[in-house]
Amino acid sequence: MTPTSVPILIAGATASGKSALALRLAALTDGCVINADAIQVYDCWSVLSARPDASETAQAPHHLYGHMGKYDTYSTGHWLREVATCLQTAQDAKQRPIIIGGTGLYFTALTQGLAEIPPTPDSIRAEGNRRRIAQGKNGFIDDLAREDPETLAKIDANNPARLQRAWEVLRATGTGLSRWQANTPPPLVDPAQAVTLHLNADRDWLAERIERRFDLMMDQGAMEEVIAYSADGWDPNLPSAQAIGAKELLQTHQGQLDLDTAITLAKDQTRQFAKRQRTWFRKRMRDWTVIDPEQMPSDQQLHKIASTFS
RNA sequence: GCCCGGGUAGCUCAGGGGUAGAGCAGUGGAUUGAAAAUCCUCGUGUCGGUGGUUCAAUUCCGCCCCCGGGCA
Repeated sequence: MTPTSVPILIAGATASGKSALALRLAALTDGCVINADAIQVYDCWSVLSARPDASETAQAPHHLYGHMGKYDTYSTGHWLREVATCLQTAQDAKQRPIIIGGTGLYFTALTQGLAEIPPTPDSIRAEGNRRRIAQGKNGFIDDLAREDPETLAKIDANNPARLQRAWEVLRATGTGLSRWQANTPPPLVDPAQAVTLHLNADRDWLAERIERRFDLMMDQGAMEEVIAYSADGWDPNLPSAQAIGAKELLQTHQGQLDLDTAITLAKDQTRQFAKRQRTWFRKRMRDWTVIDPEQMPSDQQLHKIASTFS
């Protein structure tokens, strides 16, 4: 493996300063930036997802940003397949791949592998949604207890999302989720053969940044973005509709919620999201090199970090 | 000045003679294809102050302070 092909992975909570770090590393290593954030893939969310803007994307090649439409359903598997292509593209162009984002599941899939399960057809997803709404958890539990107790025993029976996923896999493939997962292929990126960085921000420092950043988003037209997004309707089930703040700002636009409350709710949710991210990274990325965003490394230090394996 | 209603966890409030409990916030955690999703755990705080009644007061009574609302 040549040094330029050793990927750099940067995991960090929202608003921790990842993008700036990625750009510096890209400049230092002649790299390209690959997105590992589930919401930044959507073209409709430029402001609200804090996606790199034109001046930033001009500084280095960027991949997997804003390339999905409002109605597209994206997934971890989808992302992983796209990353494989990006890594190849980077290698061909002799660019250092810098994979950066806040979606813990994506990084885990990348570095620990993901079972190769066929995508869930839309019809089955729709049936799953209907079943969840009509019968709640029990609709799934009953079927799984009968047809796939092995998986049921392994998942959180309190969690409708987990139950629905297991149910859908069984319906779509005829094989239980746990069977598929037992057959997980090796990861696309071996973390021992990559530079793995964890941008770990202090809680209060980050909370303040989240606060300021959401105010900035409002100045930059977050409300207009939400209005444009919902012009042809609002479907809360769409993955693109999960962007934090979208629902609240839409309610304000519709006169159902005052603006201050909407902004406060969005900030609260962002902070809660950051907490979940912190938990994921803290627990699952123990071996990664921790960087404190309040004490960003110098270019010299970054250069050194980029040229070592973690 | 008088009358009424309040002052209990960071916030909103419930309760009630044997030192108290919910929601939200916060915390810790789970999470192999919707993951910015979804789910689980964790509740001691001068019960506004002060005097009294009582074996025992945050709970009852008096006075005082503060916040609403009303009448002057």
